[in-house]
Amino acid sequence: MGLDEKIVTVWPIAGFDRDLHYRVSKNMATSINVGSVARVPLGRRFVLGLVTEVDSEPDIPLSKLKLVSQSLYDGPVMSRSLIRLAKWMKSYYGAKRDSVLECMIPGPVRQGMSPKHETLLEATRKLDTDELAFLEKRAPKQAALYQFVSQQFQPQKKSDLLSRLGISAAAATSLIKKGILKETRRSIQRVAYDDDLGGVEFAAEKPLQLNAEQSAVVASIGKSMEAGKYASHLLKGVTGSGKTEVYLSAMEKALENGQGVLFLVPEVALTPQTVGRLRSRLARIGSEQAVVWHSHLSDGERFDAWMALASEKARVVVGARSAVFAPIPNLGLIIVDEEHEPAYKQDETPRYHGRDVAVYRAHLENAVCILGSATPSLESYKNAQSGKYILNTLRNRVDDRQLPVIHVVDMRTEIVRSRKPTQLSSLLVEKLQQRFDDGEQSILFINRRGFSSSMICQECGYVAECDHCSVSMTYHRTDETLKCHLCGDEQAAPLRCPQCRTPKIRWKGSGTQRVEFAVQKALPKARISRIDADTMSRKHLFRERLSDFRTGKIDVLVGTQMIGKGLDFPNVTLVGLVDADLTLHLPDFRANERAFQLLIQVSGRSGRGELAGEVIVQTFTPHADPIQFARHSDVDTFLELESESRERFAYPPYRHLIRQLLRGPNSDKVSFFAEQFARKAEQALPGAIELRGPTPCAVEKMKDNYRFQIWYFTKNVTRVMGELRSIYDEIKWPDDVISVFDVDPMSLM
DNA sequence: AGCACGCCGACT
DNA sequence: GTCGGCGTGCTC
Repeated sequence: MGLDEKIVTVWPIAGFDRDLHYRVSKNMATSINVGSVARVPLGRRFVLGLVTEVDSEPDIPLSKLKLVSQSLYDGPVMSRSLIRLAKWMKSYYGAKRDSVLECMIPGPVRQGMSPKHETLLEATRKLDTDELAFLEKRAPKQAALYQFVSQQFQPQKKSDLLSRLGISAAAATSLIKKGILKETRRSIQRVAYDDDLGGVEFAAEKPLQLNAEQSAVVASIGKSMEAGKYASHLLKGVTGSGKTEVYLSAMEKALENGQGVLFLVPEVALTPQTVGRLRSRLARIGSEQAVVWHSHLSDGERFDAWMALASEKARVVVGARSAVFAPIPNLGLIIVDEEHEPAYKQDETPRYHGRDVAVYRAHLENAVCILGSATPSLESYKNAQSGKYILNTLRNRVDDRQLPVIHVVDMRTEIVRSRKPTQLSSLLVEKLQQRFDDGEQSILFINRRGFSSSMICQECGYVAECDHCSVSMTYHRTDETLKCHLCGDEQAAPLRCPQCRTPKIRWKGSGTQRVEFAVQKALPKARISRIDADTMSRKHLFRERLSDFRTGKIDVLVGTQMIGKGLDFPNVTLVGLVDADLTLHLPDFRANERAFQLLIQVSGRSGRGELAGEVIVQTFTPHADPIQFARHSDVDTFLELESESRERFAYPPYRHLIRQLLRGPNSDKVSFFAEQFARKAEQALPGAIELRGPTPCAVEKMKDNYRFQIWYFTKNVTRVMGELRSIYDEIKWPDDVISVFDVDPMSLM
């Protein structure tokens, strides 16, 4: 081999965390570059890997290096900065290399566009008792595996089974050889749902004239873009203030500069809508291809979209969380719409936050990032205050739509007056009636179903009432208690009706069902429809209902928050929060904000622009801070209040939870090392971490292993993870104790 | 993740 | 003795 020979570093996609080095033959030298996907020999098989470096210095003798056997695809699949992003993800979120690659590169690309397969296991025949006993004696692991598989109704994923039962692949293999289990390969083909609601797209967007406020914001963002350096802008603008126009202007600018654009939205449901809105505008600039990216794409679509970007045929991506990793050439602008949405956080490892990754990616690419929201997350708000982000504010609504009138109804007096448990206040009923008479529509929001209800016996009608107040008590399912909202009295919930002894006292129906029933009773002629997790299980039904509502076939829509996801209902002039306490008592005010946004958005489109819509907030605690917020719908006040109370409790708006999981066969040994580690960490990082555990009760037995968890909370992951790793290296770990880190970004809790 | 190697207990 | 289960270690 000549000295000029190319040596590359490869990340194998094969389940272990190590750099491997390979030689590249002369005739392949041009096709193997940083970001290429290569097939390489590994042991006695071949695997695919990502080329992360060229001309690298291997740490083993050159003579041991093997040759790269094939280069897949014509060009690189990932850019240099995406690879840097991958390395950052790995260390920042403490994830394994494979899982980083898995979430960054779509399956079909990672696996060389062979259709995606998964291996399933199922039992082919039932073993009789003799055979089973024999197996249990001879091969307990196989017996356990068989037992589990035979109890399943459907074939199960092999890798899941083995890892969950803690059994090695050898057991499965021999059961297959014996003909007891069968292995099937199935290609996973996800169906992209065709969106017939796409017709709701806005008509061709004309280039609007920006108002003074918008122009100022556009200028501010434009200045950052011209600088050609990284900058993040927090765009805080009430709903209807024209954030989208600002985004579009910035996008046009980036495209004119020949740069690519990444547009993130929190929900899959929003992508078709957004794309529709963008397409017509983008058409003006040129034949820019906007690519849609979300988890409902089929493998083929996904592959095509990825390759179109990687080969620079497309430069704009609109998509959900995972679109942050799109291989956009020359990325100049990243927009994160509805920046505060929790949907940006992934709840599997790597538990990354799409918004954070977007900001970091912008930093790596020297791009500008815009975080937009009517109700920014506290952490972004703080970053804007401290100067880390540039704050741009849109205070005025584009048109002169009125803000809705917000009524707060005290349900305590309501109940005292009516002397029985009530779902709907008289004000709400009155307003509903009025809307129905005028041919307008109403929405009633219920908080998560089944959480709260009165205890009513379905047989004899007995209602659990408070001994002191003669008001019905509220059933709290979480701790199985009855609570009085008036005096705060609390008692254990009865299992049987105290009057007739039937167990049917437990309320079976969900909160939404009960409200639907109540509305039907109050407005017998109204057409009412319900949307909640039950109806949601059938996707088409859900879409149908929304579509019916939009076209006016339904008068009152009762549902959980899933109704409010950025959809437009032109004829809605009343929104009721039936039991606001459930969410308003949480520190997250956004659940209700969604209801307000929906109404604000909708009130001006009702054709009676002079009349603002109305919001009715029913509550048992009208004095609570969040209710006050609801009354004023004032985001700034709320953010200030929230900031203050967090400071009072020394509770940062944003921090990371680092989970350290220790595993080993010996309980004492595991807890000894856990404690040793935790002590050292606490000493090395005084004040930088908040340590939870180790406590003796934290040890749990899992199969033949003992597990021990240590939690560290920190504001500064990068530093803390670095320190923890060096502490990790200092400790002489016994072979049988394994320690794993997992980083979880946490915002509002 | 796979795959080989090697130890060890069980049984023709 | 030999066979199969199951733990261990390695892969440029």
